[in-house]
Amino acid sequence: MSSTPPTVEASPQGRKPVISRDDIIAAALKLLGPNRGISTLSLREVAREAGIAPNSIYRHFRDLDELAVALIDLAGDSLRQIIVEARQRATAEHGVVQGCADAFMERLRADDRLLNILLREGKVGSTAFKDAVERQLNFFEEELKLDLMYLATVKNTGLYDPGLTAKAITRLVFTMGGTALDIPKDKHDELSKQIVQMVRMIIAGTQALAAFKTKSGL
Amino acid sequence: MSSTPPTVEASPQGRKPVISRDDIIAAALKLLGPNRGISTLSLREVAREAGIAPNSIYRHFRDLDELAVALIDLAGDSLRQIIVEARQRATAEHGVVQGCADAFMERLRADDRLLNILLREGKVGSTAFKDAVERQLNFFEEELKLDLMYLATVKNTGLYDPGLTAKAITRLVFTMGGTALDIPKDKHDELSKQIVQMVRMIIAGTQALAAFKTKSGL
DNA sequence: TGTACATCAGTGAACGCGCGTTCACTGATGTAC
DNA sequence: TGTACATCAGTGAACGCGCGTTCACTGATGTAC
Repeated sequence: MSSTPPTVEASPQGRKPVISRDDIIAAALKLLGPNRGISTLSLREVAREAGIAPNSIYRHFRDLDELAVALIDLAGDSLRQIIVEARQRATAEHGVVQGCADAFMERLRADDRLLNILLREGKVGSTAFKDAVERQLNFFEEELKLDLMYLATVKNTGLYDPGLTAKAITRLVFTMGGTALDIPKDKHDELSKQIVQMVRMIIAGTQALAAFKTKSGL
Repeated sequence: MSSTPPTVEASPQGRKPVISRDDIIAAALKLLGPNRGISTLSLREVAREAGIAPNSIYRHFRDLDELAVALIDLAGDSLRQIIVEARQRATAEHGVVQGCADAFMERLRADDRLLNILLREGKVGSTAFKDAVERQLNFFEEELKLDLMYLATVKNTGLYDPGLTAKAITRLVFTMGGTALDIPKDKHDELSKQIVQMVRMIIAGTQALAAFKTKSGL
């Protein structure tokens, strides 16, 4: 899961590496963009970008699939960072909703290549890629669900189906965030506001449905 | 926009075509699947599937991009069909929500290759592809918005932001529907129920927010 | 310290492959008379 | 009806290209003594 490569080995004999695993990953990241997914990368292209001979990549990765896994893991780390940031912001005056959306948009700006990987490979990658992305999203949903439940307890509001609510928010934010990669940056603020409103709708809806369920249940 | 090819020309002189434009499109569709996007299709591969020589494709399409556009247009037609079906179902006892979700899932089952194109190319295609998909989705959202507004008038419930509500529903249903392509069919029913619940949340939320706005506005 | 040696990161050349595209062609069809 | 001709869908061969992968290699480094 972690992106830390096993660079330090038992007996580092032989020639010293002039290029590291991370250098190759960085080169691959530079090539990715809104219109390029992992599967469009060629070994020779990555090598060219990294400034090494094509077959030198084999010294660091068994094949391009292994490089892809490393990229997805890295993207997963970036995604996890969002919820950490969101929590830190939520302690301030803004609610968790605003905090989460802000954290997401900021990550998107800073780490766009990494989130782009998740957005893209979640829909079009190999089955293995999709599964990896799905796992990262499920992790995120679980965290968000706990936060939502905590919030509902504190504010004494109902929560219709915490898991489903978390899933709806995650998927919607993720999808809408994906469109941010394709629009000019000066429209990001507007998009951000839209996302916040959408999440508010879902929260208000889950509370309304919970209240309705309680009422009819009694 | 239409997928009808100009097969009937002014003076159809010369040898009769043994293969049609639609045959080639059908061959391309056969090659697409959950793990294959339009951009992964090769001209030779499509030709092989269609049973013709590679360069024969040039008789029907300027290049593969033109074939891709035809595929996307076809997918757009399929998407539009959803809202038509949803409306027909909505007149019966089920609400428009259930109707829309049902129509979507049914389309997904019947036309999975076509919806797959929209789901995939919306995220990973060229800018032109993404724009084409975005246009289809916007069209869908506009229709849904009108339906929502009509519904709100009839039931005399509020509607916080019809456009945004329609967008949230569309994007969420679309994204969740996309995951259906990757899971076994016996789980489709469960997914369908989840989607319906999510949409209900959004609707309940938009009504709750509208009520709140009215109250605080007075 | 010096020397012989093992390790191994990176290299350059070569391979076979599928690709998009081109070219001149073939031969079935419709038209003109 | 018959014949000569124009049209043009589909073809087979060939091209140059970038690809992944292999191979034997080079030479810098660390280790053993």
